[in-house]
Amino acid sequence: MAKLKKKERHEALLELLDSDPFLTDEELSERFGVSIQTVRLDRLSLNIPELRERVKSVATNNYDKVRTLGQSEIVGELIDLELNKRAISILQTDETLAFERTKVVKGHYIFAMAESLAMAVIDANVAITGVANMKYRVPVQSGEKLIAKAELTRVRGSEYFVHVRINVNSDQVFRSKFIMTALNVDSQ
Amino acid sequence: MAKLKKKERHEALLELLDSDPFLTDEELSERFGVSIQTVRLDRLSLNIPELRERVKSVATNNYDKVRTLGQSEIVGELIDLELNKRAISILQTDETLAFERTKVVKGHYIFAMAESLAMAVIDANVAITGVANMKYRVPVQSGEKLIAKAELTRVRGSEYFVHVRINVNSDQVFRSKFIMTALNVDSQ
DNA sequence: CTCTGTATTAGTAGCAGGTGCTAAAAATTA
DNA sequence: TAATTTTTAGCACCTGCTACTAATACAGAG
Repeated sequence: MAKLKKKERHEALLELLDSDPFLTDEELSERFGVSIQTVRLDRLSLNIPELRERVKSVATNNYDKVRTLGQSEIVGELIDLELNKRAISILQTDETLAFERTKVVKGHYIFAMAESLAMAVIDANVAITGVANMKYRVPVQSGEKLIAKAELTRVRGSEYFVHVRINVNSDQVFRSKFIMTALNVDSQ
Repeated sequence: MAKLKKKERHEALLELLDSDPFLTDEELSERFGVSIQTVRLDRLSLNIPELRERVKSVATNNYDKVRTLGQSEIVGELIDLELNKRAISILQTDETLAFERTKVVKGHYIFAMAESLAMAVIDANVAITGVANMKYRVPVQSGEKLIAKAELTRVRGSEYFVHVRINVNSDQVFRSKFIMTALNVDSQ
């Protein structure tokens, strides 16, 4: 690989660190065939923080994100709950939840919001989803605030029928019907 | 706060770092009213790595996770694709995808796998989900390997009908029907 | 070809947040 | 009181830097 000019190197540097923020100055200097000092000057002029700061920022950014869609049991913010009757949650969408090109929020985030709210409304230790039917009426754009309302409509034995509707402002963008099955606490 | 015994401090330390892994030894020593050395001995005996390693692990863990369920367009690994005909993907589940108590894999991961495969099979620049019907037949346990097969069954104008079935070994655990709508490239 | 300015490299001191070690002091228990 | 455990102290060293100074390479203008 021929040696890059400064400007090209700067662009390549930005790209490289975007795809892998965990590279030290030393590794970068080897990749570009320049000295460590050059890498540091480059970072300085491009306002790229040092490795540890980069790692930290990846960690803290995702820490928040994972708390909403990985570890927490509810996607969105639960703002009202009457067990075995109804529940309401809110989810502020942003570009991290959407497709890059279209800015349309990915369907599984909306599904996750609806499903987790359906679970929350059920007064049982553990519930699993049995059947779900849903219709996406309008694509949700990144930035729109989703309001989900769940309603328990029927109980048949250990089966719970829940309707979830999701609105943006007063427009319904999604509606769904779940049949959840309550499990015993120590199910295998 | 009365001074804690060693054992209590160990438990408190684990808890504290679990809720906030970004604390330095110095901050920890202040919180517990002991010396830095004590904190280090504690970490040593509890096999807790240093701050930087903790931050790094939070960063890399979430980096991967976000790549599977945030940024990438496909949940699971696409192993076969015949556009407008069929597609197959595989997803190795683990405890990060499951409820803590029951080890049952959360429904929206399965949904995400199915939906993204349904999208992949369609030969269009952009597709959005219109209607989805699904049935979870058997709860998926953490650790099981999911195999999803999508099949395009019908096209009506810009609407695509896709069936997705997900198996563990040869047992069907989930099946679904999607109606996706293809959009123009530069849809608003 | 020399001059000039930009780009690059070299080297030094210092910092944060540690590891790994030894040794002494304090607290606890027998 | 003696023995043992727990805690504290101090030192040398490490990585991946920052901030700074100084020297060198190179490319284009005149």
